[in-house]
Amino acid sequence: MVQSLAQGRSTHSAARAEDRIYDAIRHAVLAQQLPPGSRLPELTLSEIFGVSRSVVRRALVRLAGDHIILMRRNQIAVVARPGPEETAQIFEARRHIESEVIRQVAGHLGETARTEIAGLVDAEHTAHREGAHEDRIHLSLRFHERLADFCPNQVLAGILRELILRTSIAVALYKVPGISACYREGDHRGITDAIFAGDSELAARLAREHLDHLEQRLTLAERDGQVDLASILRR
Amino acid sequence: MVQSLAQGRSTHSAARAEDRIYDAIRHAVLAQQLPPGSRLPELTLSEIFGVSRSVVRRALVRLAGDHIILMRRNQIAVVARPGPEETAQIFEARRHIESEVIRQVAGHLGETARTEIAGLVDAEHTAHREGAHEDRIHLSLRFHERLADFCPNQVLAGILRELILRTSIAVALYKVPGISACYREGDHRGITDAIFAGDSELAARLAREHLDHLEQRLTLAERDGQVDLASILRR
DNA sequence: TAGACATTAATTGTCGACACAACATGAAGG
DNA sequence: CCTTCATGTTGTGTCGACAATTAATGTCTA
Repeated sequence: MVQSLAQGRSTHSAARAEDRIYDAIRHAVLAQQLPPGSRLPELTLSEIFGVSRSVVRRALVRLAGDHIILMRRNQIAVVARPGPEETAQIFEARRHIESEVIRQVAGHLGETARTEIAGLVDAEHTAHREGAHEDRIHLSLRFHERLADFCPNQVLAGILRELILRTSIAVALYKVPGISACYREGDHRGITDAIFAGDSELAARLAREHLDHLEQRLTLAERDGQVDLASILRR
Repeated sequence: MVQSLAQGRSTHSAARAEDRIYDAIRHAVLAQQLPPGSRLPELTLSEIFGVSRSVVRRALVRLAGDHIILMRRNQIAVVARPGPEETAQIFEARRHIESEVIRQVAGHLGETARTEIAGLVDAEHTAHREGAHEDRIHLSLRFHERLADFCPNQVLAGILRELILRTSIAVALYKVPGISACYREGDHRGITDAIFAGDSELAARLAREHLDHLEQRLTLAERDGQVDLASILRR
């Protein structure tokens, strides 16, 4: 409930520098622009964002706490690379928590919320038909995150947000190169309909199956890539 | 402060300094020695542990990520003080996750694990009968944490560990002053028996009721206390 | 006495410097 | 050709210093 990140206007905007770094990396990972294993040197980041390493470090420590990056002693931080077993556990945990979140959302949804969710689903569908792969992924993530926002239990919602991120990392790692293999047309629509109809059990079950399907579409082939940090994180 | 002659500290012993601080505060919060609202000034901590503020800061950022402490801009970090609503959400989340963890544990428990768990339950029972309140709390927490350790899904277990901590903070805040009001004699034993018998559904249900009972024993009276950091954290 | 206000102390925010460890490179030897 | 070792480079670990901000203190007035 107390989700407000309301930051006062204090020190110029340096107050937000840490959050800028945190959000930029988070966003880049979500958008699958920073593949698992990507290196994140403190000095490079401090130059990109124009602050000292102290600020970068703080953002990195937070990201490490979220299991988004891995910080090992005396080594460069890297984007997390969950193994097959951990990936399975992440999916299972997300199924268990998201189904409950959706069960709770099924009741508490106002009119404005409904139209927003329905709009997201429509937009995603359109993006898919037009082949806008990037947009579709973004809208899909937005769909799940907004549902979390509307959950009355924001503690559960916070846990779900973290798991959505970790799931994204796993998908980025193990998805088949083919573009939108991990998308099933009516899933989000079906979940939404069940939520609107107030059928919480059906909605929860559909969410479970939705995630099941996504997990089954993954393969376990490994691969890594190098990226240009500045071009991705700069904005 | 007078410890400044420690020139010969090698880097890898200092490496654990951060973990020492993190664990010490974590432990002190769990043991309810650091009441919610306690202030944690960086300089004070750095003097207590004989390191610079950089190391302290890192530990504090991690703790803030775990929702154990609250760090607001330009203000002293304080131990979290969840309000009534957040407390209810924490309990609900924990019920939902711990029941699943216990459901999973019910199958995968080797002989050594069983004896250890049973030993913990017995020791807790003894501590209760002898009025060793501190020991009982410690053993009770140990019981829940060890169950998490034995869960095959360690992602879920990690989430549960965080919720156990947050629950402890809430209990420290809202428990009635009377000593062991939040203890029901046979609860842990019953859960253990169900787990050993392989009855995962029963075990999960008992865990839920166990937490329900604990939550209902809380009152919402507010209070705060000042403590001497050095005497608690020093070891 | 109670409240408003100016002043002082305490605390966090940020930075740059230096020491140490890990990594990359290349030479020497088998 | 491959392995091994020395060496330089890169990057992190920690610290202390200074600036900016908040909290605390004391003073004055009604």
